[in-house]
Amino acid sequence: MANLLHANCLMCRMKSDIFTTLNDSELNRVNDCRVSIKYHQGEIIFKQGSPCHDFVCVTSGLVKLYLEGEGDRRIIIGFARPVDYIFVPGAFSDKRHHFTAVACEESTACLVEVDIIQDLLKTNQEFASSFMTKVSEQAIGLFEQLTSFTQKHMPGRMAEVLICLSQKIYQSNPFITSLTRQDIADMSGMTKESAIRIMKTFKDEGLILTEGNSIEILDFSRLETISRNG
Amino acid sequence: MANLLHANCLMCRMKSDIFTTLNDSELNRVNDCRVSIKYHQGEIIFKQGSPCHDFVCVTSGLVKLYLEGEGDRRIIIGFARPVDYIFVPGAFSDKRHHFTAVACEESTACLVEVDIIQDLLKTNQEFASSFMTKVSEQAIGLFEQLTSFTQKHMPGRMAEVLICLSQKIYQSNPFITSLTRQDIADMSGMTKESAIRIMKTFKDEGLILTEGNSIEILDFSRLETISRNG
DNA sequence: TATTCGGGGTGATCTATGTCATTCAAAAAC
DNA sequence: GTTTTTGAATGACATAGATCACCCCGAATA
Repeated sequence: MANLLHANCLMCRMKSDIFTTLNDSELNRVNDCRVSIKYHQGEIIFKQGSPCHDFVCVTSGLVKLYLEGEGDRRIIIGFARPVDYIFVPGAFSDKRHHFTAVACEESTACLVEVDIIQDLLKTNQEFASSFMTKVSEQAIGLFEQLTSFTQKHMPGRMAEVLICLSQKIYQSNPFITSLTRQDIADMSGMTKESAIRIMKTFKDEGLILTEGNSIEILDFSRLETISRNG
Repeated sequence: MANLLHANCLMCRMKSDIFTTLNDSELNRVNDCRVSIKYHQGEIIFKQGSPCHDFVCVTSGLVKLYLEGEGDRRIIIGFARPVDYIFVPGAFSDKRHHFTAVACEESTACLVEVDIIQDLLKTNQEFASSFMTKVSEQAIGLFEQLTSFTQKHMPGRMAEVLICLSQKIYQSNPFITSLTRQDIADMSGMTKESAIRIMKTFKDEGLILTEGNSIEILDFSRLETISRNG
């Protein structure tokens, strides 16, 4: 299943932003231990609790990142799209993954040994600096998710998720999604049944239009109001 | 109100772990722009949304860090105790504070310009590395809080908070706390009334003993079971 | 001394949301 | 071409937990 995407990192036009801070010799070091892997829909890239050996950079498709709680309940904390690398906090503390990454659709990713990346962080300040920014933004995102989940009601959370899908993840409206209703529920901290119900009320009120995997936002500003007022 | 604690950073036996990675000249640079401030109970050290100019290191007392949502609701995401520095993710992205820091009791803190710290991160790899570890651990803590808040019921969350207070924050049992019931509620994602109610049931069941600001855990293992089973 | 005020504590409601059970359609498997 | 599986959709019901309204008490304040 392993499948080379590009001859090497130097030529790669798919490389993540932070790699632009690396010089040729540094890129070659990365390239030497890089493998490109193709994942089918639903396949696990790494699993919460397992040791983290590799740094993952998504080059095609869509990958969901989620926390696994007791009894099958999941919380989606984010997605990785081309070209995002996945920041794994465990790499800097207990060498374990603290969330699971799964391909939502046919996806490819480059894997690089974490040791190499950590070496580069030590020698290349610019690289380290853009890394810190990424990490910080992830933390800020978690703050917002925590506030939203504990303080907003279901319609507010759902409105937020729909806006996020259209603006950030798919960057189009309408958008065709490979996410299930369960995934949307996991993004908004509710059960699948509740997610479907809220989406139906939104549909009945003319806020959105859904047809299978296609979702269109009809009244953006009203949806934003709902998202703000919880 | 400003009040010098120590002549300078070199002599300071109160300095945070990460500063042990700095040499004398680096410590002097930190010292040159360092101010030590004394805060009274309830005083704000920095406020969510405000620009972040300073790196804060708590040298005495207890500081709570919380997210402010709509309508007065708060979520305590952590505490800073001697000698902790407060990681401010905004320093690496939008230069804004994303949570508020308030002294729970009489506290002192050293403030250092963020620019100095960011310079040091660029020049001292060891310093940067221990910084990354700290950031990562904060992210992992947020994952746990998010899972707990969305998946556990009130008794589970309260049990968790009580154990955390005794083991991590005060490291004693019984412990005398300067936190109000509202603070405990903000830590466990519930209203003050609910927090009081749950604590009463714990008291009635012989799990804990409370008297004013003193809390004692009587049955640790049963509390842990409750915390694990939600 | 009288009074205000902040925090702790309690009970009576109300409701947002989870749970469970069931149907339906489409896709996949045999 | 049946049969099985999977996800979407919907209704009935139960309940965890918020909200509101109130009391009590000690400390600060007038």
